[in-house]
Amino acid sequence: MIDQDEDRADAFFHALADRTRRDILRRVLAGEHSVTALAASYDMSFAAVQKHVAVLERAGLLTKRRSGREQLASGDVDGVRSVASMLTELEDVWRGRIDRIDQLIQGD
Amino acid sequence: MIDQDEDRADAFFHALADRTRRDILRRVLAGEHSVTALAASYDMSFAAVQKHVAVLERAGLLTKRRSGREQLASGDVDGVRSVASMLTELEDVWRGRIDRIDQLIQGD
DNA sequence: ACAACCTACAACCAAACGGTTGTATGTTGG
DNA sequence: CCAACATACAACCGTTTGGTTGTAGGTTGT
Repeated sequence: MIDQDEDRADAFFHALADRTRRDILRRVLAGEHSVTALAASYDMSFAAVQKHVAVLERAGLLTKRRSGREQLASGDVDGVRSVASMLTELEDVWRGRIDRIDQLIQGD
Repeated sequence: MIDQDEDRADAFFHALADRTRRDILRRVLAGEHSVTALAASYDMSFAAVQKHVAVLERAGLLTKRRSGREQLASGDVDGVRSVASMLTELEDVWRGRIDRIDQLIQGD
């Protein structure tokens, strides 16, 4: 199933397409935070923030670990890197186009 | 207005969060294509593809130029790069965390 | 001139999204 | 033990998204 990758890309970019989720990701990349601690930072219900955390987790951009009654969220830098590499691949496609144009100019 | 940047990021990631749009972006990064030519590649109506192209254009990932009755779409690699640099900034946040942990281990 | 073509956009619809409140479950400290 | 806390999740609701069809305007070739 090749479009497994496309599913992953959908989840990645969708997760990043919301400013609250990007902000949460910044915080948990900087250090561990409980869901409650994160929720305190935003002007929305706990449940809303918890859902955002769940979206980031399903996308593979964040992991959680239990510590007593708290769930500590931590950013997954490998996830971020793999999104970045998708964009690099897009840039490579573009580079291929430039190479082709160069060949054309040089009359092949 | 600082959240102008956040608006841009919303548009970028949203535009990339759809596999048809990512595929269109790949094609137009590789070379110019008319909207009709793009539409022929997908199992959906012309109007649907035209809307996808419009989303990419609004996000600044694609530009169009008129050529006779055709509208030729071309990928904007600078747009792609600026998305990539947002992710690099996220990675920098993570690096800051690691630096802090290192300081902790070294006892100051 | 005009028929064929390329594009844009409005109106509509089902599904997904981002938020809410309410309920249930597990964990801790006194 | 039990009250307070931390989390998860279901049900609901208005808005946005991704698709459709239909209509209209600009461009081309004959």
